[in-house]
Amino acid sequence: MGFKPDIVNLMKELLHQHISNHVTIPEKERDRFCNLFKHQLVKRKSFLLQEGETCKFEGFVIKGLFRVYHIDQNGFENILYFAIENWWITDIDSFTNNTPSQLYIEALEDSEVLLISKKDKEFAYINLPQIEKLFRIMTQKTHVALQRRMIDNLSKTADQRYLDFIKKYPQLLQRLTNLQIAAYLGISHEFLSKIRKKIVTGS
Amino acid sequence: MGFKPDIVNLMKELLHQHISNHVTIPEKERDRFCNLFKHQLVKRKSFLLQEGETCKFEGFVIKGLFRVYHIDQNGFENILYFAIENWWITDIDSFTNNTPSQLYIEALEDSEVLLISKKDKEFAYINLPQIEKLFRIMTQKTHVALQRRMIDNLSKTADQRYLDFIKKYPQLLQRLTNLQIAAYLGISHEFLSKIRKKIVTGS
DNA sequence: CAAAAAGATTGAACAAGTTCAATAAATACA
DNA sequence: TGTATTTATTGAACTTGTTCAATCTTTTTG
Repeated sequence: MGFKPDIVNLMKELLHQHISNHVTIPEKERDRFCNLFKHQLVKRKSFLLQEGETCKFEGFVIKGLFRVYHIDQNGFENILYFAIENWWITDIDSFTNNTPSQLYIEALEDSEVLLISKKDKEFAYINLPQIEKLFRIMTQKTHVALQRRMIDNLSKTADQRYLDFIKKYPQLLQRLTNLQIAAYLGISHEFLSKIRKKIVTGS
Repeated sequence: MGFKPDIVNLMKELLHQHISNHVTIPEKERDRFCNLFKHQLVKRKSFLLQEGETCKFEGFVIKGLFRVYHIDQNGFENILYFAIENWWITDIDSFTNNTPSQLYIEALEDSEVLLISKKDKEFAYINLPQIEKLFRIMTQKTHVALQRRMIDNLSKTADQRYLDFIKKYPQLLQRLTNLQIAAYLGISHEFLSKIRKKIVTGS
């Protein structure tokens, strides 16, 4: 593997911290796991994954912002989630089932990720017992988040979902365009514009 | 604990089989895990969980059919998922975070479940290493299913979602009313009725 | 088996959200 | 810095889906 520049080790600190926040793990095991990751720069508007490819990685965002989206039959973009610093990105469907992805993963800002391959992740599951627990917990968390969103999408109007969004992710709001927010909320950007007007003018 | 009737052991066979289908596990470890479950009959129209309660169990359906749903501000029921034989039921949000549930879990038929308490599940995570893996895999699977449904709900019309549903769950269809299917698809039952008419009469 | 309750269908009026087109504002980038 | 591109706003016409009310059918249960 050769030398690792200090800057990369510094970035892995973020991952160290993240892991220790979720599981109790011997330092050595944690370091072995972290060393399975490769650092990668991802320029704004470039893709980590595109539809039709099989997702071969799981990524941990060190810096920047990604969107994970799907393009439907009408050419409409639907955003499944955004990922910022300290979040994981992958298409879990494609990654676990080795099937072509329906999704695009695109950097919305110049970004940096740590990537682990499927083979190395499987190595970790077999040899590093706490990693199984880490991903059981992380998958639970993302599942809970998606379940909450599903309930909201089934039971709330677009107005309410937008108000919830700006309340829940105020910092993210400033890094996104209204087109992206609309694609996340599942409405047209024109309609979002009208919702915003209604809110400002006070209904 | 006393004697276990043969009938209960027979039911645990279903759980045995389910576990072995997902992980490689020593027989002894699997049996220790299965013995943590209690068998329970659940009559049609009765509840395993109601809104406001904290979900203290995870359940494996042996027989029957459940719906997991949420009642919104307008008193509308939104069904998150159905669970039949060999499926797990819980409110993972309430169960993992020890928070009051937003959900109801109701038997739609006279049903039977095997239930494990939170304490016993934690015991299993600590003492039975393959159980961590089992639930990592199961949570991944349910997450993938929910992700697919989220994409469909964002990108497809109600007509398409209904056609997908009857194609994907033909056997479930016969055990559900159209009210329940509508509550799963996120539409009114009147509108579902109109969709069905349109399909029969051929647009 | 009969009565009651729940489920299904239909139509008319309405509300939520889309589409298209035009214009203005902000941002990217050569 | 200026030009091209992307983003945001607005209105009018349209589509999708809701609501309410009435009627009919099926299922449940005493």
